[in-house]
Parts: sequence; structure tokens; C-alpha cells
Amino acid sequence: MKLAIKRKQLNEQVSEFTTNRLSVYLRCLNALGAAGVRTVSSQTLAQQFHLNAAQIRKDLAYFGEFGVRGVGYYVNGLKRHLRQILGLERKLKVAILGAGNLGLALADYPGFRQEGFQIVALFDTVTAKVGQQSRAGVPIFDIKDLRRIAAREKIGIAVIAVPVESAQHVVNQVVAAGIKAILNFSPGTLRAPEGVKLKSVDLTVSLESLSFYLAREEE
Amino acid sequence: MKLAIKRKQLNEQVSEFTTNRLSVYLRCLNALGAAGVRTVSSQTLAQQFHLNAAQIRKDLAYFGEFGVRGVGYYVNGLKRHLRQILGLERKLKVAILGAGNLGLALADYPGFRQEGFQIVALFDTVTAKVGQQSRAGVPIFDIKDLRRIAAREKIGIAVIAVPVESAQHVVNQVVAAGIKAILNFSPGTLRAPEGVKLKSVDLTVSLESLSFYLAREEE
DNA sequence: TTTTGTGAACTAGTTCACAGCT
DNA sequence: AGCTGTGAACTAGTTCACAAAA
Repeated sequence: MKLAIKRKQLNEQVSEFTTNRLSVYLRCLNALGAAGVRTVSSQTLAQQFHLNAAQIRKDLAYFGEFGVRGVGYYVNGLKRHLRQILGLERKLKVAILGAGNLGLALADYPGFRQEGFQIVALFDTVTAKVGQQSRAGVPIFDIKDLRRIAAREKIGIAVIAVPVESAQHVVNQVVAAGIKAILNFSPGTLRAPEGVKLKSVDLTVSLESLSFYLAREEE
Repeated sequence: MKLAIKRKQLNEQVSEFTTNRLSVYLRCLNALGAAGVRTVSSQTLAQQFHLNAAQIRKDLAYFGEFGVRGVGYYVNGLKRHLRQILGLERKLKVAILGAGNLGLALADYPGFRQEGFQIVALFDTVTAKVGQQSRAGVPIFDIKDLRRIAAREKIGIAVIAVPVESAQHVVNQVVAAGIKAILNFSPGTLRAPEGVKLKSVDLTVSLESLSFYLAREEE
């Protein structure tokens, strides 16, 4: 069974653990490619991050037979495949909701631009901010114009960087604007309807998990 | 078996899934407490986030018998227990490495202060920044002074907000300064020795996972 | 010989279901 | 009657181990 992208079963759900690892592999391949490496084995890749080689082979084999037995994976070929699987060949446009400290920092975060994301707009309710722009030049719009600008710019992803109080309300507006993927940085649980993917990064939870670790160690 | 904090087996490792949920429970209890609610059942808690009630009971029961059969959990009592388990009763001091956009935004992030963390210092190598401070007043020090200040201030957690290139080097300095818990925002894999807890938040991976979702939906 | 792709075995995490308190 | 705490059943995720291909 050889296909550009195989899907073992159309309805089978790929685990988020797997897709997150694909991103990590891609980054590693970019580094290897830049260093002039042509082929890489699952074994070698596994050593880089503390991962099992079978894990990597399974993750990749899920989407197709990208490897060559006895050789490994061609770095450039696999890079292309991963880009395609992750939907990175088209430049995805991103809007950031909330032009506070965090929103502005995220708007200019170089890591986002790197792999083909394009931060096209910031949105805020504070009228003094509207019309301004981030240091790197991302314009700030009134959140009232979200729907119009999202449609015009074909925004694919919204990043939520507003205070907890307004987070759910902003998510509702994002959903109403037809955006189907949301990265949330506000703490607490948010609701999004079926068909909209909501991924949360909870900074407080992360810190508290470290606090827990320290508390245990000290016993 | 009733103990303030029971540990089923001393050497048993608590899953990170569990500890992350404890943070989420705590936040929910804070809200309930503020709303004047006295007791809450696992069932009610489970409805808030889309979680199973047995999951919540297991998570809590792992650390002690905090509930009352027929009643549920006393909000204030459970709050205290969770704070103790997560090590939040003492104010943990945090240093942020890298006074760029992201570092400065994190330094002033209100969510960190909320649950008792104290951001006491920013560190950078750029001499022009040293001596300045963040908008909220967190002072910026030279990274050369990390070891001295970490010891003096008893810094418990380091947050890495420097570019990828210097991330591993900065982690090494943090480890050398005797800090045992690190929250890393730089992309890529970092190494920390045994006994140092390294937790990474990878913004690029998060965005790419959304991109993957969008790519699948469109098929 | 080397290294993939993958079924089988294993390990970890979640949910069920119910005995046992209050 | 109501709700916890928990063994048992189940589900998901990882690792092993080996046949098959280059």
C-alpha cells in the first residue's frame, strides 16, 4: 500500500500525542537538512529526544511508507511529507485576540513565523490601542471588526490572549467569525462548539506542576 | 487510613495528568469558594470541565480521604489540601531568563502572581537592559549574577524565554545556580540532569497541531 | 547487513460499578 | 438517599521483537 498520504481508516482519529511528535520530528529534520545530512534512521532520531525508535516508525508509518529499509528516511523527502501532513505548505493566517503584554509578545514571536504561520492581526476592545501596531508591525484592530477582517484575510487560527473574564465571550466571537481553530492562553475552561478545535496552554497549571514537583522532592 | 496527606507508596510516581488536573480543580474551588458554595460533589465538579466524576475522586483519593460520603467535598477544606499538595502554601520565587518580548510579558503576567508565585527577577545578557525593569517593576539583572541572586533570593523556579540558540546554555547556567525546576518556552529539546524537573511549553508545536486539525477537516 | 513496518505484549490512564459510610 | 473510595474492566499509548525489503 503506497500512497502519498495513506489513511488507514478515514474515520480513525490520530492521537494528539502523535501529531505533537510529528512537529518535533519536522523541527529536527530541518536542523539535519541544514547540516547537510541526507538520510536518517529512526534510531538516530530517537536518540535526539529521549524517545523509542519504534514509536517514531509507528508515527510515520501511520501516514505512509516514507522509509527505505536498510537506509532510513530521506531527510528532505520526509520533511516535505511532514509539512504536507501538518498542513504547512499553505501559509496559515493567524489573528491574536488581546493586545496586552502577552498578545503583543506572541504577535512578534519569531517561532510562529518560522514554520510558515503569518500573524496578520491583533484585536482589542481598548480604543486607544486600535490603529496602533506591535513593534514588528502587526496592526491592532477593534474586535468589532473581527468577523469582517477574518473573512477578508481568511484567518485560519485565533490565539486567545485576553484576561479570564472576557475569554469565553471572545471565543464566542471568534467562533461566530467562522474561525475553526483556537489556541487559548487564558486560564480556566472554555467551551467551543463541535467542529471547532480548541487547544489550551495553561501557564498557571504548568507552574503549579513544577511547584508540586519541588514540594515532593523536599519531603 | 486517615492522614493529612497519605502516600500510597512513597516511591510511586504520580502522573503528570493527575497533577495538572489538581491545578484545575483548585482553580475551580477558588471560584466556588468566592461564590459562597460550601460543599461540592465530584459529579458537580466533573460537569464543569468535561471530565468523569470517578476520575476526580481517584485523583483526590490518591492523596487522602478528603470527601464525606453522602455530602461531597468541603470547598474550603479541599482548597487547603490541594494548596498543600501542590506546594502553594509557601510563596515560590520565580526568575525569568530572557528579557525579550516574551520574558517581559511573562514577568508581568497576572496569572502567575495569582496563586502565590512571586516573579522576583529577569535576567538577560544585553547590558543595555540590565538595570532596567519590566512595566510592573520586575528588575532585570545580568545573567552573570544568576548564581548569586538565585542563592540570595532562594529562587525555586526558572522560566526560559530566550532564543533557541542560547536555550541549552542558559539551562546549564540555571542548573549550575542550583535551581531544580524549569519551565521552558523555547522550542526544541533541552537536556537537564537527573533531579532537575524540566517542563516545556512549545508554542510552535501547539500551533502546528491546530494546523494539522484544519488540514484534516478540509479533506 | 541494516533498518523499516507492524502484530503482539505490555504499560499507563480512564471509566464502570458497587460496597460502605454518613 | 446520596456520595465517596476503590477494585475490576476497559481503552489508549508505548515498547518489543521479528519478518520482509533494500
